[in-house]
Amino acid sequence: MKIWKKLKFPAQEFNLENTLVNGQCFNWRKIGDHHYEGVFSKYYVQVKRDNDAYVQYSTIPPNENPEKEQLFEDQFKSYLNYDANIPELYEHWAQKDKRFSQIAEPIHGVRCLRQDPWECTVSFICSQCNNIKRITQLLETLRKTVSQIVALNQQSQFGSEICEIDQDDGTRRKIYQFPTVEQLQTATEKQLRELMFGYRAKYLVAISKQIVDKGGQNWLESLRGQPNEKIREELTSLPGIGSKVADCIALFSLDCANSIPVDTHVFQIALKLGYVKGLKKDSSLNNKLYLQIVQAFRDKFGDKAGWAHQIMFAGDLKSFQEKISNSNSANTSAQNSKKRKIDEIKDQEEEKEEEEIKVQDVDTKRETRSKRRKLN
DNA sequence: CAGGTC
DNA sequence: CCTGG
Repeated sequence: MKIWKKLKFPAQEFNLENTLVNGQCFNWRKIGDHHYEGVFSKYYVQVKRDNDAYVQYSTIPPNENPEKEQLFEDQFKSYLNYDANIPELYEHWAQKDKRFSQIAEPIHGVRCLRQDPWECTVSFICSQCNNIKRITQLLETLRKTVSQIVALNQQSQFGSEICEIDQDDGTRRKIYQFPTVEQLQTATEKQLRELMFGYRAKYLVAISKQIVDKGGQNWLESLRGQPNEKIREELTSLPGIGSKVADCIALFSLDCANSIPVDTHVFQIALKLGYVKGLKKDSSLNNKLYLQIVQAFRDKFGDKAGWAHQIMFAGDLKSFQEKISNSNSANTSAQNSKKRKIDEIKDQEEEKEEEEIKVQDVDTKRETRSKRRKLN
């Protein structure tokens, strides 16, 4: 029998879908309408919303006394950056950039999470050339297997198993905590490769060792509050972490609300919105350009530019997914699904001429290369 | 060729 | 470079 706890949280402040599965974390899965499950800290958690004013959550194991319950609630609130006033920030950003409001309007309540830095690090190393579904699957397998390895090494039956839950098909599924730095270190590259981590396996093994040597979890957490540049330097010195992954870790787990992870996707958004100009046709995302885009977002949105950026990212992702699920006919879906929210905004607007030319230029190249929808 | 790194 | 769509 589940015990549901209420947490005051207006829908405009926190949208489950837009926050939990928008690509900033990979530990939540949708299990129903407005209903998600995930592994958080030492708990298996379900969160749902059936009311505009609050969300409800339930944990396994349950918290057996009010003190523990309060502790969990505080921890969960911290994870959700509970004190941040998201609607107010939306309004602020909308004023900074008129296109922001158009892009963000359909996706209210996106919150940037304050994740565990270690889990975040592993997650984004796995994210390289990968998609949300597979990353989520990979991390689930990681929790399970490392737990089993740990159990074997300790000659114990359990490892870091949390519980076992019933599934729809009648079978039971075990849930495991995310491995600690020390625990992951006990896995070999070979073992991880067998789990289909591919070339990311060697990064994980190497980075576990290096972080343990630096002081493990405590060292990672000690980065919080340090200057953005310092954090970036420390992280990129580790194997498997470049600019993009470092900025993800900084933004999603180390309190750097103005870090901007620029992946190829954000790169495209920046081109569309004219944040970078004067590029050659075949410009790739090199380091200089990366920094240029980061600066453009910061100039535009200010000290929490990273949060604003994540909303744009989520919005684009969402329309992308909707386009796919809405298209029944296979022959048109491949073309239409690629036409994202940002494109629509562009279509509606009268762009400045100089901007139009550049954007169009990039478009032409891209469309031709990947055989997309016809140009208007 | 992909939500990147060496 | 791993693996998958």
